[in-house]
Amino acid sequence: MVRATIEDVAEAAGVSVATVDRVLNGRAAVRPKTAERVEEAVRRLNYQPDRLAARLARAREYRFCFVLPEGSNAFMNALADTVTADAQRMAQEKVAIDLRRTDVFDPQALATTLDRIGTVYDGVAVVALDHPRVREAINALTDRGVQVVTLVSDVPSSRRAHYVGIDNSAAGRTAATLMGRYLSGCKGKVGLIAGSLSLRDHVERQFGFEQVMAGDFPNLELLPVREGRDDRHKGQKVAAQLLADHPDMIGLYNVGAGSSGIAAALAQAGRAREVVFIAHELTDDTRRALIDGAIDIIISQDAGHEVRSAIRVLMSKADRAPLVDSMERIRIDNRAESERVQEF
Amino acid sequence: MVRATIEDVAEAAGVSVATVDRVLNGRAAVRPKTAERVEEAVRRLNYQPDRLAARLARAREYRFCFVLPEGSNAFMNALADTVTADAQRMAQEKVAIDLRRTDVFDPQALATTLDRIGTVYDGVAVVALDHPRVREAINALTDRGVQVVTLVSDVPSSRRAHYVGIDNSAAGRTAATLMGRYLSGCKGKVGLIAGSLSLRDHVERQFGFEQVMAGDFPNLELLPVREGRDDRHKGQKVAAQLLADHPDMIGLYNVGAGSSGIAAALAQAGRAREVVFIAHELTDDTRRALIDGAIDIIISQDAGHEVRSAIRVLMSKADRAPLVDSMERIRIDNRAESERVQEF
DNA sequence: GGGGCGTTGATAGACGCCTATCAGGAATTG
DNA sequence: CAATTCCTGATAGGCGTCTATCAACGCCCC
Repeated sequence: MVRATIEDVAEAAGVSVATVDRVLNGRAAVRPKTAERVEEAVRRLNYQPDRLAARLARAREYRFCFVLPEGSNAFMNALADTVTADAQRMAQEKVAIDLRRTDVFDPQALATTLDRIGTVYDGVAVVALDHPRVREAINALTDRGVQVVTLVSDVPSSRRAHYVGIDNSAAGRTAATLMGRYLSGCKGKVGLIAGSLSLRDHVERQFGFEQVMAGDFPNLELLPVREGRDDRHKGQKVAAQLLADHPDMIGLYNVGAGSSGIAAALAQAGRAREVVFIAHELTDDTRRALIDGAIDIIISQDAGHEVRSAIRVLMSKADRAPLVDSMERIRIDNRAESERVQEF
Repeated sequence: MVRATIEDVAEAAGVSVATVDRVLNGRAAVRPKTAERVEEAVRRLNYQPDRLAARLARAREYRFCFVLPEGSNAFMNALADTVTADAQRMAQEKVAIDLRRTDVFDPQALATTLDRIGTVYDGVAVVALDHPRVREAINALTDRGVQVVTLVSDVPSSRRAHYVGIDNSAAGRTAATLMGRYLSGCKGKVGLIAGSLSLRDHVERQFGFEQVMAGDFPNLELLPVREGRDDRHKGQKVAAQLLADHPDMIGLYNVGAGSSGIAAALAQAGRAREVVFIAHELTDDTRRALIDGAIDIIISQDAGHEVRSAIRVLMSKADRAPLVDSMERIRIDNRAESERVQEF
């Protein structure tokens, strides 16, 4: 069985191809009765426009923009690198991708960046802050017909078209389970460091972590969260303070970035081996700390998969084509310390 | 900068498009000197044929075949389901995918199936046994110009074009690390069950597991492997025997399938909570066992990702196009017991 | 110098869809 | 009923490539 073409549909509906095209692409007014006939034929023949031919015919380029946090966050830099690489690859398929970087912790700056993006783009992927001003900017873009995809960290209350990233509360729960099992039989305190509490991914991880810790591991006392601002130096300070305050701390979960600073603090205090440290995102720094034994487990997400998924989603949305959900689910990628041999 | 077309190349080389086409697609004899001029122009303009247009023009269908183990192995059934689903999706892009199932543990049967496939297919993806007869069949296919991709379990000594699947020794090492950490401070025996020792993935997992266990966890004594044939009933028997033989067994790693039978044996012996059980592949059965607490960790791979990766690889190979390695790396997907909430 | 071969050019048609234009018929308005 | 406006059909041309065919040219050989 060969697939139906637009001409088959026209014939089946008893209209011309021009009319079918008008109905399908909303190009001009068509009498409701005629439109209905066309749609019926489309359904009956299970017609789906050939996306390859469509993209060939539409001379137009897709224009997408990725908005990522600036700064030294290694994972974000990896994301940015992937965006650049994929931009090059996709350029050959008529997809132009720009990359902008902005201050993460400043909702105003992020919102302004989004506001300024205007309507030159067909779609925007953004690592967003969950803040009213940002939400509003996302909604404004959506209203202007720009597809918005949240990346890594979601803004669920906005009208973004899709979220591309891992299930962060699941990640938090995993962290807690592993922490609990690594420390089974021990009694002591577990520290928690987050980058910022207006980053949704951090909040969700924290939530999942606390949920399981409280429910399953009463032997471990969870300390209140401290903010590390996703920064290596700040993280080191916060961790050092935490270690000084709690000589009986035996576990530490860093929900955000800046883990290498924390690892340094652990080493400096001579407690790297003693404290089970679970961190996020596999980067050169964290990998080194994993091999050295300062980090025990890294819970990671694949930047490449995420960027490509975001691009696929944006393209589907721009084409108004349905997307295959199972294809766009981003998996959590855990690393324990044995995996030092695995290249990445 | 717009990308170069075949006409640009023709002009640059001072020849006609027909000649460029002849050079590019080896359609007819071209004088070496002319061919060189064309190739030079191609290089200079960085010309790459538009794959969309090419596929549109080439009326031909790609024909691929997936050869999977038959039987009740839930993961293999999930793979088969994904193949069927993706076959439907890809049919709309001129890719026809057939699915054949054959006895896994019989290298002769598998080899015969491969032999019979003939040249109707452009590519074959196979969950293969690492056996001389199978290797030979893979090489024969390759020699006939059929691209062969090994799926899930590799045959490294063959001339297959690519392997799609996780790094199984890394998976084994992860299993060992988690086992060791879950049992830190304990002394006792750890059992090991494999499906078959001619399945490369099982062997590699076992290897990685033993490597780390021996090196890092001298407190745990590793028992010799037993074969479970990837079958629930056989697995249950083997596990029951193992439990009976070793009352001091505190850990169990099942390298292959049939984990639900093993979980049942653990439950029946009343030692489900006591023995740390690490299994592979997230399926309905193993998920239930994870929730019940019989299984402590599931190390998994995403069947959907693997099938789609295999299809992409086969298409690239058929087009003689380069493939993006990082895109085709399959990640290990671990699940600890806390993740019961996460849908999959 | 006619026949054959090897090489190249020119060009038409297809793949399936999009875009645009023009003309004619239908429906609506005053 | 005439003048609009609204719908619809027909069709041409294009997107970049592939496939196929035919003609033309140079060259070599007998």
